[in-house]
Amino acid sequence: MSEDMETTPGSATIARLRRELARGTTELAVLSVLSVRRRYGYELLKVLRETGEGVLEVKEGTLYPLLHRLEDSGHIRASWEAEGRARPRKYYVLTPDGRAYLGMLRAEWGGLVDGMRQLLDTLGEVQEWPTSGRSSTTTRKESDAT
Amino acid sequence: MSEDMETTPGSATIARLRRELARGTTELAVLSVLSVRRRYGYELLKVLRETGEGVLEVKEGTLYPLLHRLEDSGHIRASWEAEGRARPRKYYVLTPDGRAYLGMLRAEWGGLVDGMRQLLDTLGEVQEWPTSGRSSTTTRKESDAT
DNA sequence: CTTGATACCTTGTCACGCAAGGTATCGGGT
DNA sequence: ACCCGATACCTTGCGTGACAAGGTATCAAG
Repeated sequence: MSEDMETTPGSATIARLRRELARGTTELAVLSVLSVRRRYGYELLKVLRETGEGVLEVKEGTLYPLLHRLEDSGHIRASWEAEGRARPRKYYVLTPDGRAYLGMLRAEWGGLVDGMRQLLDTLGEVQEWPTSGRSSTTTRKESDAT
Repeated sequence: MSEDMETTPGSATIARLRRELARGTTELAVLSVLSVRRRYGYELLKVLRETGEGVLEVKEGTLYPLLHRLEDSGHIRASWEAEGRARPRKYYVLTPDGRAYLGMLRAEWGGLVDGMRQLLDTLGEVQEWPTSGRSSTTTRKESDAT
């Protein structure tokens, strides 16, 4: 009665698709937010959820390990701070090292975006590119069956 | 004697960085190229190497499995074709299904790019965002030391 | 006292990208 | 004749990030 979960192996693809595309973006997003001012983890979660139409939404299981990794590599530094409350918050700040790293990440992202745009732009024009000199081989060819 | 490979655990990061960022992009790139006309695997390798300043360069170990996956999911179809040569080429064409999928992918990519741009843009202005009605909590607060 | 929000965390699974390896054909060089 | 590099296809195994799912603890409402 209650086991009607999706047996369609190509329908929930949309989620995986989004996930794979966003890969690596999370780091860029987090560091970018931190580049303005310090934030604590849960706050980052909310900031990213509000910004960019939710496209950059990060899950807890993603964020916390990421923060730890970034801390280990010295890109950010953490500090517990109890501003009067019993439950202290863990604030993260960008280190100079992290700022440099962020620059690299940004450049890399920019390059990728440019590359993709360039590819999508040239798509209409691409007809032939230099390989050995053949031109009219693939264009007119209808000997294939099936 | 000969084991002096990079012991620097944060220096070759640039490659991993690029790799993780480009994740998922490959599919988009490949399908986009195929949306113009059919291509065979090795050809795709070269096309992607030439386009976009090499940012979208794909390795064989990536492309071939990807093509097989796309074929399995019905997004592309393959056909061996020996145009007179002993070694036939395996040509891939986009199926209608694949074209629709490509549309989705494109939209998703566009959304991500927009989201990122939006995030990077708002970075300077973000001061407070609505959570439950508190306004002057995070904004005016300079009791933090260190 | 149970529920939901806040706030931190972990383990295991999935899927992609790639290094590294393999096969086979073909055109040159020497 | 031989080898090398390009062409052209393929595979297995490792590394890695995203996430589902789970766990702990505080606190305010109901």
